[in-house]
Amino acid sequence: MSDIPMQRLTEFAEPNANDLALFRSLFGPEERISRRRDIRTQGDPVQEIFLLSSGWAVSCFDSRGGERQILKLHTPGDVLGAPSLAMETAAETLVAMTEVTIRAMPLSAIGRIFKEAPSLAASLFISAQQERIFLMERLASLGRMPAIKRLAALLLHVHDRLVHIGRERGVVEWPLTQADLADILGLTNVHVNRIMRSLDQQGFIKRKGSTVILSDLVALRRLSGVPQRKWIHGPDWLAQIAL
Amino acid sequence: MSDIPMQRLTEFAEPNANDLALFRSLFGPEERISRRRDIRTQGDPVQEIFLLSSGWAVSCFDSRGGERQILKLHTPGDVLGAPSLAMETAAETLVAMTEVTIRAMPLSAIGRIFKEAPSLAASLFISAQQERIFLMERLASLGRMPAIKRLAALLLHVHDRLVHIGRERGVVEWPLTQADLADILGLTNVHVNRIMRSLDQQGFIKRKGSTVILSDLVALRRLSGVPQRKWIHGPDWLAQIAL
DNA sequence: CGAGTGCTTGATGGCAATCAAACACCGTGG
DNA sequence: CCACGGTGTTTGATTGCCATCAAGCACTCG
Repeated sequence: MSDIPMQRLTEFAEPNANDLALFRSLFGPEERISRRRDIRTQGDPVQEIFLLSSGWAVSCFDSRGGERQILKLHTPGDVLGAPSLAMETAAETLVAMTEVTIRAMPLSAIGRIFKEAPSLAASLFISAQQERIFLMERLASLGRMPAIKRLAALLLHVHDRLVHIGRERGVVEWPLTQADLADILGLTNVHVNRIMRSLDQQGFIKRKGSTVILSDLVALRRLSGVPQRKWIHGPDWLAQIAL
Repeated sequence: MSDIPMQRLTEFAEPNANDLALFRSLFGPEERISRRRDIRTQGDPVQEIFLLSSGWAVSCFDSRGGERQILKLHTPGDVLGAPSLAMETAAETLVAMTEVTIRAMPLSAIGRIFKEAPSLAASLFISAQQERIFLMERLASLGRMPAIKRLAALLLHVHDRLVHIGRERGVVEWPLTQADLADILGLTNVHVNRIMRSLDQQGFIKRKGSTVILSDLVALRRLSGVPQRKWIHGPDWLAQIAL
């Protein structure tokens, strides 16, 4: 049984040992789900949220036409399915983009956290606000940016999240197809291909098989137009809860 | 001193009298801010969140070029500025689009809510998840939808929120210019104009001065591609917190 | 009355979609 | 061993939605 990734929880504050132990105890056993399988489908009853232990997944809306609009790309350590806590049946479909392992946390556990571990609850709350900022960045990206900037912004976002969970800086092992990328960026696979080659030829990135090397992080960040953000850590109002 | 709008808080559960009283007591006095004025500017230190008592406002990112990408349109009862709780300095600029009245809640008050009123805290948490779904809807809209569907989806979203706070069904008093709308939809004012006239001519809406009448809500909703959502109210896991 | 703001309409151009087809890679099976 | 289908990448030709540029119109206000 592998460890439970806690980066999401420790990003904004250092939880005490009791809270950490409680949090760990609330997750179910590790489940393995294979590529392209739904973890949870839009319309399913909301009975739990998920922690992505390994692999990549996405959240998407299914439209009547059968197409899927990808809303968020999830990497290890992410919490999946939380937005649907506001609904009776799931608003989004969660799909494994690689083979993934997940752990489920039942709704009753969330209630316990708010009741028994207010500091933990506040961390989850802040994490939800951070997710809103990520969505806002994607929105600004899709709203006004040309394709090449959208791609740059997405590559950087994923890169930064992977660095945050301890992966090597400047290198991203990229398991998605160009068609997947297109769904995320609101483009076509054909155009993603052209843009990706363009980024490559201009020296922003290099590709070797499924590995993407971000050769010039500074230039790429300037191109993307997205600032590097400084998240809070241990703010007074959160520390005060524990007293 | 006018009343504090509580729709955001009572949408997902009925708070008890104590919690309600606590919540009310944590807001500062009513402040009036005139049209086109910043309520808080990107980069400002995050010292509070705001409750929009009356008027319309937006959240936006300022980009280096000086342009602003609008991320969220806020109507009375909305909480403003919460995403920046994850940051030391505000990620988004809050702008009054009409004359507005707001009340501020300091960060320390949020700490008190998590410590002393876990049910309230959970309601705020669910509200944040709901906001994520709203953002996801906008993202799906900008990603793949043609302009006319984007406009339909936005009109309906705002309409539904206004109905939720007790406004008349089918009629929206619309204080934004077409250029504002364009910023929200990721279009130009010119194109918004054409699309709006097209919606009018096709019988989806009628315009009288600054009033928009949604003459055929069903057809408009079908056009928009966005389902009407059923939000939770009083889920077990939330009720359990109060016990 | 002139300036400012917002709405409307027309002409032109560009970014990305669409359509179409090759090419590379890989596991399978004849 | 190579033929084969399946998946993913690459390239070219054409089309279309929406941006851009430009200008006229309506209304308000000092």
